[in-house]
Amino acid sequence: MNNKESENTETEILNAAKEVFLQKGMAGARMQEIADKANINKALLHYYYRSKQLLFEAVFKSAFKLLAPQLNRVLNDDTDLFEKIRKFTENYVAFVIKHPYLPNFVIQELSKNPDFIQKLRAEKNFPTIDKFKIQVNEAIDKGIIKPIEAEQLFINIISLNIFPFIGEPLLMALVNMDKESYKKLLKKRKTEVSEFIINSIKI
Amino acid sequence: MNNKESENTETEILNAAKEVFLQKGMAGARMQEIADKANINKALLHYYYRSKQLLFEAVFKSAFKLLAPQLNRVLNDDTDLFEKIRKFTENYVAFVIKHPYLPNFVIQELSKNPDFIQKLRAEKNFPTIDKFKIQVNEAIDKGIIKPIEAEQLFINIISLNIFPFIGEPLLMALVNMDKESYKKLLKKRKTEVSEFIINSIKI
DNA sequence: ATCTGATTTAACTATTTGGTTAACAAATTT
DNA sequence: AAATTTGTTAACCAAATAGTTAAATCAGAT
Repeated sequence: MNNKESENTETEILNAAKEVFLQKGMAGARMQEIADKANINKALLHYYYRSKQLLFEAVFKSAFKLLAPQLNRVLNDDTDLFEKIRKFTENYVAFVIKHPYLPNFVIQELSKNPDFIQKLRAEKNFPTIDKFKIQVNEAIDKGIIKPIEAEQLFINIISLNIFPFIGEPLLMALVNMDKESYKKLLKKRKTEVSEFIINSIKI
Repeated sequence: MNNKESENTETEILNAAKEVFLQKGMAGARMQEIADKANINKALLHYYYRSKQLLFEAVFKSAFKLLAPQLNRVLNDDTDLFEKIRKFTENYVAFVIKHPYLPNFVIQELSKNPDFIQKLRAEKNFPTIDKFKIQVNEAIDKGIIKPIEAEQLFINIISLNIFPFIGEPLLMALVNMDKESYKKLLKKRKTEVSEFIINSIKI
């Protein structure tokens, strides 16, 4: 058996599955569509991944593996707090342009199946807030930033960065912009968001 | 035919449909489950609402009608900018506690079917940003707040308020909190978020 | 060359699911 | 009260869909 080819089929399936699951979610995805996209027979899906559920879990874990380093960039990185916020914000836009459906997919499926987070927690590199917490408290002690709970600050950073993408269709309509203008607005946020945050916390 | 009873059945169906659609989305919802929850025969669903699609649209519009006033509270209200941000933030938490799945549902279904927003736009009371824009620009001219695009500020306000609920399962795991602590954290945000925003923009 | 195990396919199955039908019941009109 | 309209149900149908089976093919080992 050609190992390269079989590996190819397996990743071919995973890629096709990613495409379909990320766009349509677990409930909306169809095994036939995944098979078609991978140019294989539907039975092969079940040969490599026993069931829709297992294929979904493989996709989900793989998606989270891409997202985790992004989150770690703000949580577990040693650079200066302000610089970190700037870099994270700048990078996040580029990341979402590359994987437009990914954050929405992860959040959506988690909110339909909250227990699933436990399976992710077990994986290594699951982001934790401990380091960030220390850094924020140090900055407060040094008088660099105003007092704020690290958790609240973290949630603010994440919210300001992720939501404009997840809420795109709604926000686009509310601010009354077409796709192109909205994309421009998002790009501006690369710098605007970090300044907004830093303005708020710096002394 | 008893008009009260038939009205009851119709709203009974709509309520059951809301429950199911909001939790499981269009793709995940089952007509049978809705019928069971409404204590009626599945055929009655089709008697009142011809198809799943039409029932879904009724639910979606009804959901948006609840959300729109919340958004209008920050967009089309005459009170002072800072006061408005404070009131909106405070009210929004209460609103989401009452309708936990609603914002997520609206955003999720819109991102799976972006064209749907057009149907909402036609409805009266669809929120628009015009008034808010004028107010922000006036505040900038008067030297009350730093220069910022009204659209960016609006997106920031909405993001900081909505995302912590939508991303709850993920955020809860990242900040390493149990449900109870996270709920407390969310309640604190009633005041924290508005201060965070105002801190950032005030001169 | 042939055997062996992995890969792939076509055809099939069982179940789920949205939707329909036809008959019955209850209310309203005449 | 007879006729008509509206509301409700049980039984059914057809399409969609996840999953299975059994046979065929392919690559490497013997």
